Amino acid sequence: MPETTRRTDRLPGNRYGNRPTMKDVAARAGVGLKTVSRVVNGEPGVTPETERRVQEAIEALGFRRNDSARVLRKGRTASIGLVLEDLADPFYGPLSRAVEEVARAHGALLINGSSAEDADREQELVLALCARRVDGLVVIPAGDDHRYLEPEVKAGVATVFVDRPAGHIKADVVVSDNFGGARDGVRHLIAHGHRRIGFIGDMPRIHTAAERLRGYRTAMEDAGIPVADSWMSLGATTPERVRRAAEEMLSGPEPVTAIFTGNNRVTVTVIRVLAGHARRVALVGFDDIELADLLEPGLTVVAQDAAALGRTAAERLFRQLDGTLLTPERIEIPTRLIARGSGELPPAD
Amino acid sequence: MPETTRRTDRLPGNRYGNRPTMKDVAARAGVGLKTVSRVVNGEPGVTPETERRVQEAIEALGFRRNDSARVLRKGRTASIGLVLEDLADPFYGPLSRAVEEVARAHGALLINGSSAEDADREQELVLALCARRVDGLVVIPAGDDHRYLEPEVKAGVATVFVDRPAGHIKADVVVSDNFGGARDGVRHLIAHGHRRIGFIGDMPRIHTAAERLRGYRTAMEDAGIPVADSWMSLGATTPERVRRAAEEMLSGPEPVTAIFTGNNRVTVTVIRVLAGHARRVALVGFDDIELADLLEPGLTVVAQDAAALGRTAAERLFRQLDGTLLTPERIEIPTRLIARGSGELPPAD
DNA sequence: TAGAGCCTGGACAACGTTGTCAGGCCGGGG
DNA sequence: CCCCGGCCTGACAACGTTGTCCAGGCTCTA
Repeated sequence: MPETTRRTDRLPGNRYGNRPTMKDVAARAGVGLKTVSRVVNGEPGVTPETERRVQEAIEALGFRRNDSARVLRKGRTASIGLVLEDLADPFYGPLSRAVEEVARAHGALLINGSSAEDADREQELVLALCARRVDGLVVIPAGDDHRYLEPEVKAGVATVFVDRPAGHIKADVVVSDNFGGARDGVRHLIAHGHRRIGFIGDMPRIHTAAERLRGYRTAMEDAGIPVADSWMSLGATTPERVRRAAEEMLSGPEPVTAIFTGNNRVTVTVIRVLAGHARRVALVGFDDIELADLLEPGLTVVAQDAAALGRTAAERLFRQLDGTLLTPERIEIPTRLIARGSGELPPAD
Repeated sequence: MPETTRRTDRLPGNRYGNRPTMKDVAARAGVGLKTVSRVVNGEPGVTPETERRVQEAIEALGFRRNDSARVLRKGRTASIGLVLEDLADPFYGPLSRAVEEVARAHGALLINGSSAEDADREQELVLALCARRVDGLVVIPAGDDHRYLEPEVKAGVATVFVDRPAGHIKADVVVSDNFGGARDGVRHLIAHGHRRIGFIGDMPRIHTAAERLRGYRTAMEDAGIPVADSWMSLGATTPERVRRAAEEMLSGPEPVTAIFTGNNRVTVTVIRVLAGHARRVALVGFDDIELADLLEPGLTVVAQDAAALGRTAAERLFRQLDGTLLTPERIEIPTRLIARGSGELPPAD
């Protein structure tokens, strides 16, 4: 039986297109299997002459080591998983990139998936990644119960949560200072003379949204300003609802003179509303936006450092893997107020 | 010897944290190994009662199938690789997301990496992905020679290039209609009365940049407008150089009355330059930008459909894997001119 | 009641790699 | 001349899973 048909007659077509293996290389080079392994992995103890023969065979056959098999043997995959909400969201781009850079520095690849803000899909993804035996996970939680991860963590999968805290599980968490950032943003408006300030944000069941709301309330309270219910809109998820909420708080008996927006999607919609509005209304938004400086007026924002979030999380993950790191911690990344004009407009009644 | 120490005394600490295997599950449930496999994979031929016992053992031990081993046995990894230039670039967000959605629909995971526009790094990444035995690759080329991929393609790795064509290799390519889009954009300016139109773009060795330049030249030629050398700036990679290029073509003896920008990074910089410029200059940019409609004037763009690029590429990839698709093809995704004001300004001398 | 056929379960090999270990060869020293 | 030590090399088992194949027990029918 000719060597080339060795495999095709056993299994149907599900092989890796009949790729050459170390065995094939060994046969061609006339050496033992282990010698090929040594050459491929740069291990010492191979004569230059032997090495040359092996290299030639590798070249000729187009051999490439099968890392699946390697992983099976060695126990480490040199890959980490990243589960986020939506790869297409501009906030997550720099974050992924930062995680990737750190992974690369540690010789690891990045596998990622979008949960689409759906808890079940998050779990499905995370477990699929665990089945691949990723060495670690960076998760931006969609759900609020992560007990399903317990066996994995116990089994040694390094885990770090980013952007939002995890639910019912002890693990590293890296978040922005949502509370402080929002408070500072609202204080900024108060400092510029505003008292009737509106807040439009996401559903409070999302941790970041709740924290930002708390920042708003605290700033108002500290300034001794009672907050009218009509000034707050929570759960503004669609542009349509944001638009309606903004228009409501801009009309009515006690119209707001300034608005604080809880995330960049909301901010964008509110900018559109204000663009078609006669009275000048001050605006500060959570999250920076590209071209914010080119708007008229420039958009004042509370900027998060997405790259720092990702970098910090990934670094902690690899420290867990090193064994350098033991006790789970909560790390807060500071935000930065960037004044560009829209937040410095005086109240216009 | 107690069962729990079974492995630790053999190998040092490089195991998967001593995870339970099917063998462990089988032992605990008092059944055979293959029976566990059957339950885990939902294969028929297991009594409900046996299945229950197995499920219980799985639950109790926190067992999770090791896909590395599975892959080794089955030959398909159910994962595809995506190599792009920079995850943080807003253009690639929707593209990745689209690829991911298609992968998900086919039950595959997405592994991705950024080449940082570096050919060596691209190759390194691609080969690492091949070593993991991804089923297929979606590559946004950084280099222009992809012969290194030949053994892989021959070995059955489905491959699709996106955004730019591949070099020296036969493979599917999905690109935007860069030529037509740029031509239409410049025609739009001509139609609004401009004759002295500048072009600022990337290095012509990048395929997309060259095509867009060709579109510009063709539109000008078709209109019978001779192009002055000082109207064209190629290789504008840094904001600083873009700024200088723009300022040069706006001053001088024959200043341009309109500018066509070759990509979104250039566009953004030019907007900044024009914002500080007295004379009103028309502008059309290649690539859409978030909030483009909120600028004053609104930014007219030639928009690419990044999601369509990604989706189309991924779909072809899976058709390759199905065996439905055989001959490599070049697919062009149309662009769309979106007029928002900046491109409709009349020439102001 | 015996035989045929079906259903369930398990033993075993194989996937491609790496760690362990032992054997062969060579040169130098006793 | 023999023995020892060091250096290369290769045989073999193991990683955890799945496909193949066979055995045993059951039911159903003649």
